[in-house]
Amino acid sequence: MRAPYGLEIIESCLSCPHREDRLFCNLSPPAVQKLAAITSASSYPKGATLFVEGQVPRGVFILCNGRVKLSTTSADGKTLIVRIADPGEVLGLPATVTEKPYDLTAEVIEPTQANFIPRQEFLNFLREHGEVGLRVAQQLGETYHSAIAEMRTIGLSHSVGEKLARFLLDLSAGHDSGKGEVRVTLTLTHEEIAQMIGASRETVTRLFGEFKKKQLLQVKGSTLIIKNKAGLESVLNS
Amino acid sequence: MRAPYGLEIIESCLSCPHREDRLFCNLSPPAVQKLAAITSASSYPKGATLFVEGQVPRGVFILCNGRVKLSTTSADGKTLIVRIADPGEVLGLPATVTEKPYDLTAEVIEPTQANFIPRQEFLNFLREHGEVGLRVAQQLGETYHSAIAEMRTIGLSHSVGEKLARFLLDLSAGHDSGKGEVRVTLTLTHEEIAQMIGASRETVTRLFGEFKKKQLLQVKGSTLIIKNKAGLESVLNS
DNA sequence: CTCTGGCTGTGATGGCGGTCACGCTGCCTT
DNA sequence: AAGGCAGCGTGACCGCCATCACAGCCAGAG
Repeated sequence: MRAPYGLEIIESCLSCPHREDRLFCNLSPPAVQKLAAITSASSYPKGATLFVEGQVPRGVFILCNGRVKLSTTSADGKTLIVRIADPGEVLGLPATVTEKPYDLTAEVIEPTQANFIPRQEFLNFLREHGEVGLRVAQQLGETYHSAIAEMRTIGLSHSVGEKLARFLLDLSAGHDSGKGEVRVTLTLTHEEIAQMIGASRETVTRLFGEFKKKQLLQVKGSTLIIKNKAGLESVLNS
Repeated sequence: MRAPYGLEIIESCLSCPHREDRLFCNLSPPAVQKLAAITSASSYPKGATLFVEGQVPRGVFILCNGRVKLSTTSADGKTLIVRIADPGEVLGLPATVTEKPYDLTAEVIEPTQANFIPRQEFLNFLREHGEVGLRVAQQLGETYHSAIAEMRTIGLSHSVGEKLARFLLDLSAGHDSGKGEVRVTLTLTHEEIAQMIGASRETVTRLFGEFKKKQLLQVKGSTLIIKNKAGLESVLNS
């Protein structure tokens, strides 16, 4: 079976590569079965929105592959990107458990397959399977943690150069190959990066130029190569 | 019994005015009993710290009265206040459930009494009483929500005037008497307000002067009176 | 192929607000 | 009372960066 948008559909959660490390690992067999019964998979093209800020929560989405942009927009049209969600993450959890409107908008930026669980079914499942509550709480804790991290880069770094450097370093954390160079694929536009760090598009462009000139990094297509990590880090303490 | 710091100690959680509306309401009697067994109450003077950013989590604190400042500080000494916690709130929950270091520092700014539950006991309690998991998740959802709200004021409003206006309006939300005037007690210094909205102390002082001159608000001791709410709101769309 | 629209690069300009510097008040300590 | 200290008020300066404006560039659509 061919999936639309040129991606292979993951047929079952049992074969999902993220099954192990995420929300619903190590459940009892009956729980898994119940979960499967209330879960439905769908594919979304680039540009699709899973949910919109202010909507009454319909349920949670579990990302199987692809990437999703989570943002909030002010009355006058300015947008702040809170984070980019990677495969394995659960979206819409805070709104669903509190039964208050989504506080972010989720837009697909890379073709995505996601499992959806409707709100009421999800909450019932939680009530019936107390063991899962703690896992959900942990997931929420992680999400909160990343929100705080984002606040730090936006609120504490004063120069935009600092924010950008911090953003790039955060991005590369984990992908660290150990050697001097770090390679990351960066599918965001300058505009989107600007919206993540609270700056203007032009300033981001200029700073990229500056960093390239200083031999701190290099860009090849959608691949970002950090050539001098220490140098980037020194931008933080200016 | 007289409490230190001139406050009456609340003797039991059963008589706590926040018992109804918070984390552990409507538990089964045995659960309440178990909970009481692992909870210990203490009093803290102004300036005390409940926990510090980066520490291994010791457990959760449930605020009975008083107020606590939650902040994060960067390497170069800049401080960002994430929020001020009011009575009834639970502190240290994200760190405790994820078993990762506290990502904020909690400092008492008004003499406080709080109940403490050690991490391991708390987690065991959660495992034994599945019903509570959902409540914890909801609490975390709320906390996340307020973090997002804070990010909005810091990241989306461009002028500092806008941020301050938004901060004051958020502060007064709920305390709205319905009539033209809104009264709030504001125990924060200009410095602290600056740290909440990501601005400098001097700018906050100047803006307060400006707002007073425009008859938008008035300050009497630690009481803030918003005289023209609509006027303040119009600052948001400049 | 051409055209359109999104993305990137770059210059010029101007203002917001951070920083430094200092004086003032009121409160707590000695 | 005298001193010290934390918080507030205010002036001067000037650098960063948002904004506007426009010019190449590339990809995808027709």
